[in-house]
Amino acid sequence: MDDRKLEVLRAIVEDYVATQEPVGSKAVAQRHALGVSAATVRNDMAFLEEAGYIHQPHTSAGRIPTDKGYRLFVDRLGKIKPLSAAERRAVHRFLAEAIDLDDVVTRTVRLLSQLTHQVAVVQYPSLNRSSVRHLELVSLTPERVMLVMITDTGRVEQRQLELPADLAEDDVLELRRLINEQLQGKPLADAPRIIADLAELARPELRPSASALARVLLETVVSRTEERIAVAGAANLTRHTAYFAGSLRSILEALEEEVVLMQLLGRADTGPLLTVRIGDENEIDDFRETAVVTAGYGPGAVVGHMGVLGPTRMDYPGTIAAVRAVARYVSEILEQNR
Amino acid sequence: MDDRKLEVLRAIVEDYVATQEPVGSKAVAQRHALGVSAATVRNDMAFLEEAGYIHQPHTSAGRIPTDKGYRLFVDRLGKIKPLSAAERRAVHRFLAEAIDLDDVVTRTVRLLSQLTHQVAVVQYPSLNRSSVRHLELVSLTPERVMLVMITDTGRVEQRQLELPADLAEDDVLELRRLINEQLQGKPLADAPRIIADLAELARPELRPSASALARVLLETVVSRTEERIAVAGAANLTRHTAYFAGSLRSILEALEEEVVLMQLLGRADTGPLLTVRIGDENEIDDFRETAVVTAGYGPGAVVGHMGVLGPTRMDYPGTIAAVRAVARYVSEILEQNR
DNA sequence: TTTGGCACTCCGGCCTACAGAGTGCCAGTC
DNA sequence: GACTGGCACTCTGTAGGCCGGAGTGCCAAA
Repeated sequence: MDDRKLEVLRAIVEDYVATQEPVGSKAVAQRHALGVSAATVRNDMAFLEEAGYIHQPHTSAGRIPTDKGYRLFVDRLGKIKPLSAAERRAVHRFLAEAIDLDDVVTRTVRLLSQLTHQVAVVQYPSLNRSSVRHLELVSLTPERVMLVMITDTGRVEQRQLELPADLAEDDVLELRRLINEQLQGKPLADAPRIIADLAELARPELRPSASALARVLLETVVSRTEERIAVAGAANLTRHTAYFAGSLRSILEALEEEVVLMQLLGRADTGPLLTVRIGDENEIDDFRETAVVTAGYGPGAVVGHMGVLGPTRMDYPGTIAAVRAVARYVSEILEQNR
Repeated sequence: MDDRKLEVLRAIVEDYVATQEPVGSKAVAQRHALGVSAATVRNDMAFLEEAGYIHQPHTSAGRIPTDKGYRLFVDRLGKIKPLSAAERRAVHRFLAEAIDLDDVVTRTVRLLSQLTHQVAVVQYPSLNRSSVRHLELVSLTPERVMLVMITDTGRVEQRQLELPADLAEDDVLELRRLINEQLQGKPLADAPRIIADLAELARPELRPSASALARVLLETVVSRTEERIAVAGAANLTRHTAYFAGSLRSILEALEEEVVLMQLLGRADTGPLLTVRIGDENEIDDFRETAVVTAGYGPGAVVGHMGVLGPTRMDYPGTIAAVRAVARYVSEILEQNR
């Protein structure tokens, strides 16, 4: 496949993304200075179609890139389109104003959707990949305590529990010391193992309370593993009404289902690298016409993923640049707050 | 206006809601046993149209209720349609399984959208109307602490702050005691006043730290007053595509804006009563074709609102019953956890 | 290998015709 | 006086038919 054919493909992708209409040979020959006539472009198009990169909705229409065509474009043709200095400053400032983790996530997801004009999705730092910074026990009444867990990413989980026996203030402090000694700094992935042995380490009188505590702790760590996800910019779906018309409903539904979103965001532990999944590559029926751009983020290690989804005919260079930039800034911020 | 005319209006509303198509005199005469002919119904319709309760999209079409027509229907004609025993049991069970406040809200909003097949909106218990159950200080490092505030509705807010001076463990405990003494049990509405005087009550050495703490506390109480709101069932908007076609976009946008949602949910402190706002009554342009059914909820006093929104042509009796039932159950649950 | 030319195909917009639904009104009936 | 059957009228939505335009594929020539 020679260079000019690639140029023709790029021209088709760019024009199609810009106009949303099939692009013909004449348009390509004119607007992109390829130095050849429309007839030549037609020959190249015939080749590209034969090879599966573009396709013709009907006999007398222009061409549209296929998933395979977009894939080639993303892999080999997309010139990176970095954010403008102003945009970068705005991102930085907006994120720096966040007052806690929730706020970071909320701001991130809004930012992404505004920068890209697409639907943005951000996974809260996963408990699985975080570790315990601190555990706190607060007695509310003699037989009732609140357990607060803070992770190194700033995520806070709290649960209340009834204790089997009334506890004195000192007992609470002792339990607090115990669980912190055992769990502080440990990755949550290791927590279940540690928690299992927790009760035995307590004084005999405290054992019943300690195991009640252990049970709740385990629930918090395990059953709460369901990931939290923030979504913004759903309204942007209506921009591309022509393409989503049929699936708008099911996409909106999917956006409220954590399972589906997690699958989109990064089932495989892809690391901090940026991933683009186009159309059928998403293996989910309702997303056959959808492209997803995701990146991992986190302080050092990846603790979660964020991304953007939109029609396959999206501005890949711009979207990729935005997702990458935001993921980096968020990682930096988490690093600072560590 | 005689009874039969009201019956005709009811028939029009019910049929229109069911079929989404303008309803003609013949259909009314046949399906609803009014004991009169279509011609008579036509006369009544002419009257109802004259009076502004129904309207005709074009000369040779059936009639459609106006906002005023729906209003009359809701106020005087809607027979209450209570949830089935099975539904009530399901609601109860589903909500009873909630493990904390966040979970209650999440489950509530899902429940509402599923019961009504509309978009559901639930406001988290408002900080303004809650009171302080407990304040906790957790030292993370010598110069850094985490402040956790728990309200009587179970809402938990947490913030981290840097202290102007290193604090010993005892100092932290003293500050903790101080803020709890002052604030425990107090309504958050009174908090700013109390917080203002907080620093002066501390030992002189602790004053700088106490005022740093007071500042953050104030921020948490005041600036965090922005309400949190959960939304579910946006996909249901696409059911009514015909009517929302134009405004779908702006409604989706509105659903991500707290300000607009709060306005819809209950600007006036309507108390626990159920409110229905139809079309123009919402005073927001994009909601000209939208009806909103809301109710307050809370343990005893109202701490927040929940509701459902959909096209004005919605099943009012069913929706009203669902919103009322769910609001009651949620209030009960908050009461129990108090 | 590229190009200009040409015949061909197909879509989309536009118009017309027509069936169907619903009305308003009127004259007649109870 | 209220109700009813009948009828003429109006308007929509759809189906069919008819271009114009855009774009192609192919061929012969440069």
